[in-house]
Amino acid sequence: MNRPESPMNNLVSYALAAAHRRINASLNARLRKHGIQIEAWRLLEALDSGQRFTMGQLAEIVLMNPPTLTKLVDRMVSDGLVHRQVAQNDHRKINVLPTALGRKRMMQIRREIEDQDATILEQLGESESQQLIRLLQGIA
Amino acid sequence: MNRPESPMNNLVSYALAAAHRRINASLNARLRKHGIQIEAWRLLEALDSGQRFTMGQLAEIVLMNPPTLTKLVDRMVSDGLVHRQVAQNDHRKINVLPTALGRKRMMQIRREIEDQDATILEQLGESESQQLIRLLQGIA
DNA sequence: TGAGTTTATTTTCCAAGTCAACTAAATTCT
DNA sequence: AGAATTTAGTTGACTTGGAAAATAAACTCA
Repeated sequence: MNRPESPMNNLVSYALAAAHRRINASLNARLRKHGIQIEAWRLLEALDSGQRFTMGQLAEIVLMNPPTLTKLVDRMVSDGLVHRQVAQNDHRKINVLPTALGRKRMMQIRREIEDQDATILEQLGESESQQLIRLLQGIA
Repeated sequence: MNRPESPMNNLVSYALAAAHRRINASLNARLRKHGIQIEAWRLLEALDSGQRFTMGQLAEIVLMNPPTLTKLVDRMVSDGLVHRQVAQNDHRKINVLPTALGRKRMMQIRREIEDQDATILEQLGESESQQLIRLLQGIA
């Protein structure tokens, strides 16, 4: 099973895409049994702080474009995980709030994510993982 | 313009997704004017070595699932960038070969990609970029 | 040999993403 | 004030992506 050698292995952008693809695939596999998307989990996780977020802020946090987020929230509303609320001070803004079910679901899934991350952590080692995060944040 | 703080910033998976999103967006913007997808460029770049690759190998290299690659190659065939050829020894396998136009297009785009990568390189520094690539390859 | 299995790629059908246009509220400017 | 502009979010038409099933060639082995 020798992986085909490619001439792009020394591009940061390619290494990043490859790593992202791999961990996303395994994350997706884990979340499939919960019937939820990674982005939906990120959204619930963000809301868990109790802070109020607008659609725009959430789009940044969950790493989606606004139109895509609108559709995700639509789905989550019909699944009973969150609901929308027009912001009191600025009626253009919409706050998204978690339901009890949404919070419950988030707690279940959080374990899965932490497991996944623990796997990377032990594969890479504690300090190298920290290093990696630091470098990645230097890009983003 | 203070970015909203999220509770996921210490997850490798999140840092990776965020960094990937950012560099992909800027890469896409650059490639838009060439009217081509990142994956299409990767495919052309891989073929440039002169090596013969099957659909399966290419799927791995360009980081796509096989059904998605099939569709990409369909599009690239109708754009006159590549063509398919049944492998002589194993008739299940399909080799993808670049056309003259495909090679020409690849050369034009390569500059764009190298520019992009140079930007990251100077933002992060030479040795840290190397470090980053090494860590990312440790995951993928 | 030939039935059964594995491997490579494609097809189908559906879910999710994108771009550009749109609505509506807030802000700016004269 | 009120016309013009900016900002927030959504909609709609279209493209791309994904999982599972289908096709078809090669391999296995009794």
